Amino acid sequence: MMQLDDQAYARIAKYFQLLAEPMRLKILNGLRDGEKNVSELVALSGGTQANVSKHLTMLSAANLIKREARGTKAYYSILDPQIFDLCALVCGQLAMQMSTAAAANETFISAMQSQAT
Amino acid sequence: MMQLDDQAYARIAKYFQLLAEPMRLKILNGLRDGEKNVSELVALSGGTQANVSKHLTMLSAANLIKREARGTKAYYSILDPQIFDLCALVCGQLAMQMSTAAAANETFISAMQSQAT
DNA sequence: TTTTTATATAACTATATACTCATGTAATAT
DNA sequence: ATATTACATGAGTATATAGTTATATAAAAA
Repeated sequence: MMQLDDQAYARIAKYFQLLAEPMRLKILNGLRDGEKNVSELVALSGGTQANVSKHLTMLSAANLIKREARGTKAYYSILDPQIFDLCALVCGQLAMQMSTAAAANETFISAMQSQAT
Repeated sequence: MMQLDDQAYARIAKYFQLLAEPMRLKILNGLRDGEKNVSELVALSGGTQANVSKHLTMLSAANLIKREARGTKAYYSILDPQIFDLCALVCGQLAMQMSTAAAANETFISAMQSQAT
């Protein structure tokens, strides 16, 4: 088992924390196919301008995305596409959990039906 | 770009949230090489019994780990080893960021030195 | 049965953080 | 110069959550 010091755990936790927010995941997913400016992300996410802007500032400060100002607009883009690998892993895991649950549910339903008169 | 509904984002965020806590990461890492009981995890993590127990209950409720009571002890073990893939990805990413920062720092230092009289 | 050991949990506190509203700032347009 | 557009940010609020302390529960030992 790898030994990590407390600071390492704190860093890793902070990173996961960034991904532990629905609006931020939505924004990151919105940037999947290329850069977008704030207005576009606001429209896409359904959030308020202030809130989206804050999340973008957070993600940018953590170097998950980068900011490029052009004119009055600010374009954001993904810096580390591996984020999507993380999300894919989680999605896969959740899908498996759900299908397991679904299977269990079907078993349950079958059992109930076989008991029905 | 894959379209996800709000519930999907919420689920994924919840999953990441579980990994967004240093003590829980420590506990999970402690379980990497096999099951451990609560006392062992308390000793290993340096946390209090109550706190470790709470985190274990959380992780267990989310099906990241499973609980098996034997005698007066409760043994916990990893249900989904893919968690470690997630952590490895994040560790890799952070390591890269740090080495980039280190490189930038060295560049900075060199620049400073070359300016020094 | 009583005590001890191992774990879980309830009540509480402190802190972090997501959100809103209002305002600041900076580039462009008129 | 002034107005407009696009974005960032400060203040304030509400909620979530990590942690502590004290207590409950349940199995094993005495």
